[in-house]
Amino acid sequence: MLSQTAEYALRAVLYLAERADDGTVRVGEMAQALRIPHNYLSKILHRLARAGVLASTRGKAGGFQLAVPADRLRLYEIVALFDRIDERRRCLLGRPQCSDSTACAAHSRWKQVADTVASFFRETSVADLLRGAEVSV
Amino acid sequence: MLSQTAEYALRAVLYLAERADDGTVRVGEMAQALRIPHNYLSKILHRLARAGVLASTRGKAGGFQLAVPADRLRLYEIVALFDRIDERRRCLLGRPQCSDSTACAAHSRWKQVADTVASFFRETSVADLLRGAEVSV
DNA sequence: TGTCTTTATCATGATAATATGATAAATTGA
DNA sequence: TCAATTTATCATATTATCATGATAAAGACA
Repeated sequence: MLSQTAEYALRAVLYLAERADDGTVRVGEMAQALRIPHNYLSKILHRLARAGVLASTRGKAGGFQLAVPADRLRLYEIVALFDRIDERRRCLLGRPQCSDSTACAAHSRWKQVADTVASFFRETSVADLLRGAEVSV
Repeated sequence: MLSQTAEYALRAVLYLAERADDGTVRVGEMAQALRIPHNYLSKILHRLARAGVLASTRGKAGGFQLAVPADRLRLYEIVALFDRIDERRRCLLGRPQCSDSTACAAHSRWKQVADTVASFFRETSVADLLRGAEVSV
């Protein structure tokens, strides 16, 4: 559903959100804890930082931390950096033009499904997921 | 959402379903009409035929046709040959073990979304899509 | 039989996603 | 200043997806 890269990004952000006030976290720690290749994760975190989702500091005691409160950070802001979420919302049959007025065979039925997926990413916050975890555990 | 290959397969089956009683259709015609690379489509159709979705005949007047009535052919049977639909239904965070009892942070919320997607493919038939087209055009 | 048309299959290439390894740049603190 | 630690970045390898080109095998029919 998500690319490997987007999934890694989401897991990394979630990891940071869980230990929100512990200061910065090193790539090495996260890579080990989440079992994500170190340099690969490094680039993902860097990209999240450039997008303003994370803040990074170099040198000793450096690392990454959330730059946005978890309750104001939507999954969309994380995932859309790596996957074309809006594209998949479009035509199931890949038509360049497909809308309510120029519908493909699947349009009306698919639209409802695609909107459900899109709403999930747009409306769910990182904090929502943390709460989800508490409830389920 | 779907891989290019699965999307091609779906479009090809839909094309055949639209002209259900016209006998067999050649790869060349479909490739041209659907703008899919000829040899690539050829392999996709062959795979659909091996799976029993299509029937193929060689030689002059050969080609492909549906092997199953459109109203008994679910999109899942087509798409699952090329994409791992069930896998994506699973954990958003990629956990090998993630269920109601061993839930990841996203589980309860994601489950509803994933079930919506899975139900679409499992319950929608090719005939449903053809009807959808009629209504919208 | 022999030729034409078609699917079936093999071999290869192109591109993007995923990942690894090495080095540069910044920061801290002795 | 200098060494240690960390992110930032570059170069390259690996793998899967998407696609092309050529040939083999099967069937129809004059």
